[in-house]
Amino acid sequence: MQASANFTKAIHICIYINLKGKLIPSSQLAESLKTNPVVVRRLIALLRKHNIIGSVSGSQGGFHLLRPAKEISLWNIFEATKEEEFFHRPKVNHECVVSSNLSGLLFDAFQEAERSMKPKLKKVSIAFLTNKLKKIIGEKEVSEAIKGVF
Amino acid sequence: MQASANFTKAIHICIYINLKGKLIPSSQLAESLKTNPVVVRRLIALLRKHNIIGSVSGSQGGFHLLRPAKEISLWNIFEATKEEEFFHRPKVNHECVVSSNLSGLLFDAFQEAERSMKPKLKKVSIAFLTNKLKKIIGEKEVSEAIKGVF
DNA sequence: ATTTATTGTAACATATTAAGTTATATTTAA
DNA sequence: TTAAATATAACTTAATATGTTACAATAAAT
Repeated sequence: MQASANFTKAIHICIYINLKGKLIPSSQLAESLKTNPVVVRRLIALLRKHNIIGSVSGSQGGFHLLRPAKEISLWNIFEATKEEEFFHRPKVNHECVVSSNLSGLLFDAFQEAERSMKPKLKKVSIAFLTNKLKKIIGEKEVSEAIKGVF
Repeated sequence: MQASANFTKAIHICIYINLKGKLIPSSQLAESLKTNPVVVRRLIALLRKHNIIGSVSGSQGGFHLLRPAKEISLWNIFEATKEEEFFHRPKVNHECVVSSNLSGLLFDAFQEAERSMKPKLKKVSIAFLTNKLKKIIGEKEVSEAIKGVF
C-alpha cells in the first residue's frame, strides 16, 4: 500500500503548493492531508532529494516548488517516492532453484513494464493538473451560484 | 510492499508447479517460499478465483495449474493478486478542494499508466519462464560438473 | 536582543497490517 | 478406517507505517 499512497500524497502536496502560489508550512499541508506536520516533512524530504520541493526555515517559512510546475511530472514524483523496487520480491530461498533464479527470470519483464509507464506519467505535469483543477473549481462555483439563485 | 510481494510469490508458485508437472501440496510450496502452508493456501485462493490454479483435496492432493502454462501470463497473475487499486489513495479530506478532486484529476493518467503495462506482462507466460529456468538449470549443472572434474 | 514561527530530524509510542499458528470440518487415496 | 490433504476461521505475533514529542537551528517580526 504505502508506496502508492505516498505517491498520491506527494502529488497532492505539489498541486496544493502550486495552486496557492506561495510558501506553505507543513502544518497547513498536514491539515489538508489529514495527517500531521512531521509526516508531511518526512514525505517532502523525499521530494527535496529529487529537487522537486524546496524549503525556507524560520518564521513565515514553508515549502515551495523548486521548478516551474510545467517541469514537474508525475514520473518525477513517482521516482522520488517509490523508494524500493516497484515489483518487490521478498526473501530468497537459496536452496530452491525457482526462488534463487526468480529475480533474474523476471528482471526484463518487470523493467519493461515499469518503463512502459514512464511516457504516460511523464506527460502529465503539476501545471496541467492544477489547471484542470482550476476549471473544476470554476465550474463548481458556477453551479453553486445557480443553486443559490434557484 | 505487500501487493507486489504477493505478485512475485504467486509467479514463484506457478513456475514451481509447472516445473514439477504434478500435484504439489501447500507444505512443499511453503518450504520453497520460506513461509507456511496456510499463507500459501491463502495466496492460492486468489489465483483460484481467477482460474489459474486448481486444487485436489484429500490424501495425495495438492495444487495444479488450471490452464496450459502458455496461457497463463504475468498479467493474469498481476490482476489476480493486486486486490486494491494499483495507485492507491488514502483518506480523502472533503473540506479540501485538492483532496476532494484528486481521484478525478488522476484517474486518466493512472489508468493509462496501468494499461501500458498490460501488453508487456501479457506476453510473458509461465511456460516461457519455466523454459528459461530449465535452460539456466541446465547450464548450471554443466558448470557444476566441470567444477567437479577440475 | 527577544520572541515567535518555522524546518529537520531523532527517538519514541501507537495503530494498522501482514504473517504465522492453531484448530477443525471436509475430502479422498491407500 | 486411517492418513494426508484442502479450506477457512479465529487467534497470536511480528513487522511496518503512522503519529507524537522533543529539540536544535534558523530567520522574520517586533
